[in-house]
Amino acid sequence: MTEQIIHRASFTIEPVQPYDFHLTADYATHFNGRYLWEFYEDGVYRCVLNIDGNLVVAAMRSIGTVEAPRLDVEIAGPKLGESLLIDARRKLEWIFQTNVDLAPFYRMTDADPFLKPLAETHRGFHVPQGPSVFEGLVSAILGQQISGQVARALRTLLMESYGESLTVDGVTYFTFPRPEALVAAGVQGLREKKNSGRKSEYIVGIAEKLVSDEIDLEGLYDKSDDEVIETLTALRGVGIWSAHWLLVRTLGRPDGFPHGDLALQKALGDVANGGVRMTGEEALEYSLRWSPFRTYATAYIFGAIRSGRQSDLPMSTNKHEVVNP
DNA sequence: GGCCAGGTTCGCT
DNA sequence: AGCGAACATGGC
Repeated sequence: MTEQIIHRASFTIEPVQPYDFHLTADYATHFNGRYLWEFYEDGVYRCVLNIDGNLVVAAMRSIGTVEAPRLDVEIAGPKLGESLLIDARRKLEWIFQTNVDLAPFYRMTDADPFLKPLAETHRGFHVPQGPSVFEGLVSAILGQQISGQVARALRTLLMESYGESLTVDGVTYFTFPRPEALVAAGVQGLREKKNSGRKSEYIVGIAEKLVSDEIDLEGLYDKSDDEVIETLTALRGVGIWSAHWLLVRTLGRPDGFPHGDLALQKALGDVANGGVRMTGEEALEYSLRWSPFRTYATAYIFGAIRSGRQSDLPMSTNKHEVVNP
């Protein structure tokens, strides 16, 4: 591979306060699950962005506080222009949800004895988003039924095999494959990358519909939650769990709640049901008290579990080991 | 080695 | 409508 000349530029993002960059970046990368495209190290979050086919690497760090947040961003890539920088900024603001005002959520948690301590210890934590609907959808399909570790291995293989790459400062980043690349790979190609025949069909099928403009996934950003769910679940391979997953981690919706999610059922069981896993219906009924902020409520709970702060959860018995949150 | 893991579809009653 | 099987892989 030939070395490219890398240009650099920088700018500042001023999030709506309160904003906790560390908690948010940590949540995005907690399982290092997308290390080929992003990672968080020594307080610096780095990722590759595909801006209309131009690859750039962004490095972000906090230069402010939770109450007066400022983020320093450095962009590096072979081709930098003003409009590219504007798009990169917009993308990062979306991924990090820096324009989201959590005040309405905190008004709700103030009146909720269960969430109040969590909201205080995680003040400023936002729910990070994935870079594109296609990435989110394929990742959701990859994650169906199998453990997070296996899903990650499969996604890594997919990105290494069919993504585009950019090397900056000795680190090679891979983007998520474009639909065209997965169509070219075909069902057989994806099977060779350790995916089941069924999932390979789902993924290639969706990629084909995108390439032929039969569906417009990016248009989902402007649709209502219900329309999103209806549109997505009409696709073969996409059920209600995957659709909710996209609402939560790609479309930035405040009230997504994948009640069929096994880990979520376990987490709610641990913190609110004496350690006994809730059924999907139980979880859904229980979640209604948090509407219309169920995305945030569950992310705060997962965040507390992941960062080993179950003690923030008033109803936790601490007797039960939290299973792989 | 067997069972399970942050589901979905398909083919049966 | 509702139920069960099949699905591919990695970790324990």
